[in-house]
Amino acid sequence: MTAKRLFLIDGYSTIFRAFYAIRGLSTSAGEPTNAIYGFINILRKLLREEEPPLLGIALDVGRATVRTEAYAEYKANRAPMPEDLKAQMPAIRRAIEAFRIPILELERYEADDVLGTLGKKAEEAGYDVTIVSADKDLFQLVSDRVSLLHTGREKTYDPALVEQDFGVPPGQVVDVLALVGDKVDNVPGVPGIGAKGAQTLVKEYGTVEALLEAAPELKRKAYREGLQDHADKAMLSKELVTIHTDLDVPFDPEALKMEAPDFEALGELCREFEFWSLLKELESESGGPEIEPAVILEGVEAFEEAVETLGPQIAVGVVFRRGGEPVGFSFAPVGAAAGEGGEGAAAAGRAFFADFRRSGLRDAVAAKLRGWLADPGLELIGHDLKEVVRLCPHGDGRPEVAARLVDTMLMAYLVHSAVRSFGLATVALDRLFYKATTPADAGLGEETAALGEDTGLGVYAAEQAVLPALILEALAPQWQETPGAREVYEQIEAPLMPVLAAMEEEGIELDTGVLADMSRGLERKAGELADEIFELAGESFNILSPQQLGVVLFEHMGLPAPGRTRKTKKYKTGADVLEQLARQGHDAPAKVLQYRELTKLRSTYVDALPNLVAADGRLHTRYHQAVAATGRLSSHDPNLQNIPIRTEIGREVRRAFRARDDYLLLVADYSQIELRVLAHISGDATLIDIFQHGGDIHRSTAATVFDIDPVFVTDEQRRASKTINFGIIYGMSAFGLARALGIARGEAQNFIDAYFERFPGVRTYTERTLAQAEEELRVETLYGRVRYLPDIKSRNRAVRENTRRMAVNARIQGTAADLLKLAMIAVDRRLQVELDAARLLLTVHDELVLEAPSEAIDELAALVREEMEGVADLAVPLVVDVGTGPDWYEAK
DNA sequence: CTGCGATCTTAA
DNA sequence: TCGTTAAGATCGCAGC
Repeated sequence: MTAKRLFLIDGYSTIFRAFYAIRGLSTSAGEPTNAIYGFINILRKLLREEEPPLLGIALDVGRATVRTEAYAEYKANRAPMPEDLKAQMPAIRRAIEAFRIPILELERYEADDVLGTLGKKAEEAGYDVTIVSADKDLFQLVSDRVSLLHTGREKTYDPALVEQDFGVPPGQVVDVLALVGDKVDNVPGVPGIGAKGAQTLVKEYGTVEALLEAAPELKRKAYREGLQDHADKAMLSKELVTIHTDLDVPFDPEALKMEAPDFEALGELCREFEFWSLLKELESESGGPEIEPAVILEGVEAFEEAVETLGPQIAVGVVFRRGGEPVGFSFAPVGAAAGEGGEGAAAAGRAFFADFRRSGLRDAVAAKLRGWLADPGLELIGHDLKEVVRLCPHGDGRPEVAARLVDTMLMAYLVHSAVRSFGLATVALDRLFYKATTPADAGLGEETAALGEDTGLGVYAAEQAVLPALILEALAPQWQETPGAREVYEQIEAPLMPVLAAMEEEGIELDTGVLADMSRGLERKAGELADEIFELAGESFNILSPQQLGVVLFEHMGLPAPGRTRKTKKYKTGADVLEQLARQGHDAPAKVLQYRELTKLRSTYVDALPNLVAADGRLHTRYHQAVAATGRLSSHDPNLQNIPIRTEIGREVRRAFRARDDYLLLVADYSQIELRVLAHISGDATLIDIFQHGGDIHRSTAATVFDIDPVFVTDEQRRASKTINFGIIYGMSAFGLARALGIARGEAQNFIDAYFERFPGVRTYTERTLAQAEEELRVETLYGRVRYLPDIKSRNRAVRENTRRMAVNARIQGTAADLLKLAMIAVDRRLQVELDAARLLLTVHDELVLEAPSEAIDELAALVREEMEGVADLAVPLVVDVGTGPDWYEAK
């Protein structure tokens, strides 16, 4: 193997091969990806196995070439590129660019000519050339120093192998091709001469010219006459199939030097086209930025010295141990203060790590952070800054936040592409192609490694601060292009963050005694129910195992089985199924339902909640600001957004959520917020009118749809209207409505038709939303929050329909989420100024829970109502219901 | 023993 | 195929 090697890829031949070699690969949305995937794989294989020092890929520019100039019919009846392949071409070009392979093309010439010319020039310059193609026409280019790599056959052709496979040496390939012709390319050839004959003739006479001269003497009539009558065609054919090797294309080895691929762009492609396994492989190959381990600060003095080196931009991060307790704080200078920066880490300088296990550092960090947060001249850059804010003990009074908070987790969330989680490791991989240290490698696994133990903690700690700074840079272009996301960040998410931090810190009191009593009662009742169920079944089994339950109910007891589950074909035992059976008079399913309710209450709430009570006797749920696709918040550890309310027994759990002594809880919830948002966004005059007049919205809807006076609306009509009102928000179909109401499908359709006739604006809203989604592949809330919906055009109907429902719902649900978040910010602001004793505790999608000293509760009620109702000026009034009481049960 | 998908239930 | 958004418990299986 010589050092001077050049590889030239015949682009279209390789792409076609990839397209036909892999069939049926597509994204979940149904977009074909087989050629993209196959092509990338061929490139990767070539790069891996050959490690070409010089590489170029030749592509055709357009249809008009010197060959069409000479012969208009050339390639005239070649079938157009298959639609499925055509659709993949832009992505394939992107892949080539991502691999940083130079594209070689020249107007008026075909890729073959470019390959031929460069091959020849490189050969003359002393290079060994390998042409990568599956096209037999290129055999003519093979020489001592030019070989042809046939990717499909895994063969490299030298002159001897060409002669063996093609029948003639490379120098005579054009003559054979000229005689045979090519139907696909419309190369006429000589009628009467086929592949075998051409081979024999060329072997004997050498060239087409020599053969034409000798034609009159040929014995075989077909050959003789064919050649005599079609000499012109033979010559033209030879011209057409001869690859030009004398084009004005410079051979510039410098320009063809292979560089490392652009892993970021490749990763983007992999995510876009769902090549997850490829993404994983690339991830392990890509270098990514080098991050130096953090300087471990030995004590407060070192910490203070490190702080001195910082400028106005500081990257920050928290290191947690497995249980969720912070074990340290990382920070690094950013921008000018970072100096030249390390190699590959221009955005941030060397990081420092303050380990809280070293004396004094926990307090020193808290105090310093409090100062930083209050400094309007500072910019703090981090991933999930809420956790940084929470490092300041709120017991000493809430930290004032005047610094600019740049949270890359929220930013990534607001411009989110296909990824669905936004933790630091995921976003770093996604945006930087950096594989972050795992907590386990950092000694933060099951057991936290001892102080000073040699683990990956130094790098891990550095990552917490440095990665956000790098991510910020990587996000910048997309951030600039997404004004809606910027606006939502500035107006909603960033100001909300310290509010949420304070709510998490504050927590809510939990009366574990109430739950302990409940637990005993539930345990007794559940035990009784279990006995009754076993009695009915004539055997005992695990009632909570859907699998066992299915067998007992539908096999042993012979109840009618309504169907099997989708994935595993087990019996369905969901609540709807059991309810149906219970209605038919079966006792066992009814008891199973009760049993499930009681055990669910115990395991998820009554017994679980007390375990999560902190030392202060309160539950501190954590809010996640970057999870829900619509912009809602989510709550976990524990989730306080799904505390039971619908059944009386479940609702009792709420008695355990109590105000402090001498305080009262206040619950304020938006009435029908999503329908009001629908009224506003759709601008439907009738719906707006109903809300402006107040009263029972579902009754009014029914009165409108059935064209009767509200007092005559039956319960049945009201129920149907309520279902359709929510159905609209969730994008329900006639089928779904029919099932929900237990009516015929045609009847449901009539009902929907009547609804849309009375509320034409709602129909227009749906249509416009879908049109926008199809046009832009995204929808926006009233405040510019974006949800991307690339699957809206999926060829898979189920996927497409589901995405359409998401589109219709996301604007409404998302706008409602925006409104509540804005209201939280507004309420919080006023409380700090006017009612410092009151606290925001919980938020549940359309509801806020607060507490205040009993004597201030009326003032709080007025303040909260005012801020929530006045948060936006919509076409309909926003109405807030307020309740107060010593606990959540009483207040709601 | 741990991790993970499937199933089921809770809320708005 | 058929109604959105979440968190979390349990079962039961696969893999260590």
